[in-house]
Amino acid sequence: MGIQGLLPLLKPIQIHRHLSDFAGQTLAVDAYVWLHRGAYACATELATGRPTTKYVDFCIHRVRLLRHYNILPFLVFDGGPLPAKGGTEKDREKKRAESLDRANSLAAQGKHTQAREHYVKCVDVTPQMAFQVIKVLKAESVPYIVAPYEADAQLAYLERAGLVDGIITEDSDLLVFGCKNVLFKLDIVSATITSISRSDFGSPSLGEDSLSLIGWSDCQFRWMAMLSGCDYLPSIPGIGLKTAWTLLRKYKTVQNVIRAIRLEGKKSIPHRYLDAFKLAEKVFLHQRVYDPGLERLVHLTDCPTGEDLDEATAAYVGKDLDPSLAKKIAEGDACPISLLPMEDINPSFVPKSVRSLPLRAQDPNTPVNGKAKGKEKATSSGGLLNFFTPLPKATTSPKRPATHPTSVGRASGKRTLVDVMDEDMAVKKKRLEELQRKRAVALSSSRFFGGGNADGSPIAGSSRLSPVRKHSKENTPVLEEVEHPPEAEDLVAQEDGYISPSPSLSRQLTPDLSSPVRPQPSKNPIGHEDDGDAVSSPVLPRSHRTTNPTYSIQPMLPMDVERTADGARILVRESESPCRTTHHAPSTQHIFPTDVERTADGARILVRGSESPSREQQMDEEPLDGPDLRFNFDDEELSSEIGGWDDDTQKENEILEDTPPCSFPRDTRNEEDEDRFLYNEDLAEEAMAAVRAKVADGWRAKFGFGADRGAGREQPTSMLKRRKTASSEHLRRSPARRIKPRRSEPYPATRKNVDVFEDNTTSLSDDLIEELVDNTRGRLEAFRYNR
DNA sequence: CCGAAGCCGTCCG
DNA sequence: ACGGCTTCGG
Ligand SMILES: [Mn+2]
Repeated sequence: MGIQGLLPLLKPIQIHRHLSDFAGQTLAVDAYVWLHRGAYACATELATGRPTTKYVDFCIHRVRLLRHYNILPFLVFDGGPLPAKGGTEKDREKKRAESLDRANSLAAQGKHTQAREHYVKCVDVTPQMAFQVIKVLKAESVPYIVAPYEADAQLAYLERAGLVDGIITEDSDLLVFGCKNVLFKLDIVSATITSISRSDFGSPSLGEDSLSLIGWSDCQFRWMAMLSGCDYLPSIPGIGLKTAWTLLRKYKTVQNVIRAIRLEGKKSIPHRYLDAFKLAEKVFLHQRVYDPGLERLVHLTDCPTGEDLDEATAAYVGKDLDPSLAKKIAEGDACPISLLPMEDINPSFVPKSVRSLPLRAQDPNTPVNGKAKGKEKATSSGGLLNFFTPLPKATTSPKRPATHPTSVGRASGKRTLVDVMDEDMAVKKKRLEELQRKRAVALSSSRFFGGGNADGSPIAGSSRLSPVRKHSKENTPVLEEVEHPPEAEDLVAQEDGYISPSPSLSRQLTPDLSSPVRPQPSKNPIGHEDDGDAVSSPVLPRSHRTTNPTYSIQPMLPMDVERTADGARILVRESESPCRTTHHAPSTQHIFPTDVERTADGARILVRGSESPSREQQMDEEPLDGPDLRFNFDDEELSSEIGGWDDDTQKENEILEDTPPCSFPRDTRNEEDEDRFLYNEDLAEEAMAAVRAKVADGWRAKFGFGADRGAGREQPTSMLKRRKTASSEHLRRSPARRIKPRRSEPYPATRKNVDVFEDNTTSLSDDLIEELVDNTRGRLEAFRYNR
């Protein structure tokens, strides 16, 4: 469920994009929605226990559509129940049973249509159903993970770890979990999706004075969302997003907001709300997730003081599981609910890949028929690496003829992306290997491998072991009360804290970082993190970058390993922002403005790096990624207010103190610096002004106030001329066709257009998809703009 | 203006 | 189940 009203609120920064814009990327998929909708298609069968694989087809279909666009899907399934979620399970079970009875009796009377209405109400997506899909994913070498608990946290973790470039979901919670690139509303007919990027949160289009998130840290954003009501918390009647925004802006901390509401006396706040809030926040921050490299569970964000969670809290964010069990669950071999071996509810369904995946299919070195895959699996030690292995391709030849399999390419011209994809996969594979290596080290406690770049570090597994994290103020979770909050800067803001995902993971590609993480200490007094990137990182699809030859290797190179005093932890961080790595030389530590601009679409100009006179330079150059929105344009009012975000919190609790909320591989040293900075009250005003100006320019460029946006990609809806933009986009893609959107015109899924699995399940053929794509491309116009 | 409650469609052919 | 959309009440 997510946060009520959050998506509508963020409409101004939604960007409608065509799937081809994501070519070359790996996108994590919140598979729950697909399973649920797929189950809708066969509710009767499921409810009555008749075997069916329609829901599998539904999912696979989408998997193939993504693959058609050279997107590698990485499916993530929900796992076990989290105590944090209301224990409404029983109620639900009851309702389902009632619906079933009703449905059955209607069916007995021959009223099948009516019966279906009720069958639909008892559909429940189970891990065993997910397993049916997993069987196909394995056969087609599509990566997946069954989350130990909520898919949300697992998805966030994968993105932070740099294993995926974005997340496809319908759940607005992902934004609260701190994800950077979230994609909603996949429309398979028009092959489009709605993108919301954390980096756009600083856009002025959200409301110049009304709901602006400029300067808001992830932490503040999370508080706003939580105050308005979330799954893990009883809500305060009468407080929605807008009110939460207003109150938070005024009172800065959750406890102050609560106090104010109480004083006002109009609304009733649940008892112990603040405690509940703190606990709920921990679920967003520290929920347990599976680390595919370490092959065990870790917290989404390390807990501040190492293992500070008391038993109750630990259970609240998901109990730890034995690594061997965790691995079985993650790979689908054990049921995340019963913890017993996975039961195959439909053993006769044995998917075989009729044809190999597009990406690998034509590779000369790869056998075209799925057989090879089976082998691969058998031999490999299991695990996700298999999925990233595909490229037997000869070295990295950049220009591989795109021989794509079947139809994929014909006419479309996109094939050259195959190379990219391969490279991208190679990068991810490397990343995973790196993780696994670390794991090996950790396990053996050996000290490492050293060499190469990755350098070895003694890894030890997790950073979580390290006792102290510095900094962090950021995310600090919630707050204890402090009487007089210091106004000045906020530490908090800084970041949001996330710490590096797992200690061991490096997130390389993740772009972002917005803010918080930038390697450099940002100096923003205001501190916020996230936004910082807003402008700067306009999310470029990796694909666009891929063509750059340097790309493949780069990502892995620049990593700084840091060791804590106890030597146990390593933080790996990249020197540059992942996003643009491609453009820079690997070793480059500083990013300059010039780079930014060369995105494939040329349209965007990112201001990143612009040298802002001030701050950055002063600091020593740490290059900022982009215009740092933290200083935004704006409103002093806002700035000042926000600037004061709770510092209080931190000081009180040690735990809080260490919580580092930063998401990226953060360098501890930098963190310290950052802190110092934050404390430093003097920000050069001028510097701020200069930065603001830059940011403004950046936005102008990005949203095209007046400028020519060139190839214009879709613009955030609220920006002017959205409609026009859409039109031009449409024209650009398919000048000749202008098809009115007609939802009711499904593509012809005739038998002959469908692939038939050996077990008779079907799937759309690539040819059909191709056709479908061509026929629907013109429908971009159909996007429903909010109007 | 804001939030809450209620209704609708979801898939498929 | 869940978001989107509409309507209703403060
Ligand atoms: Mn959720």
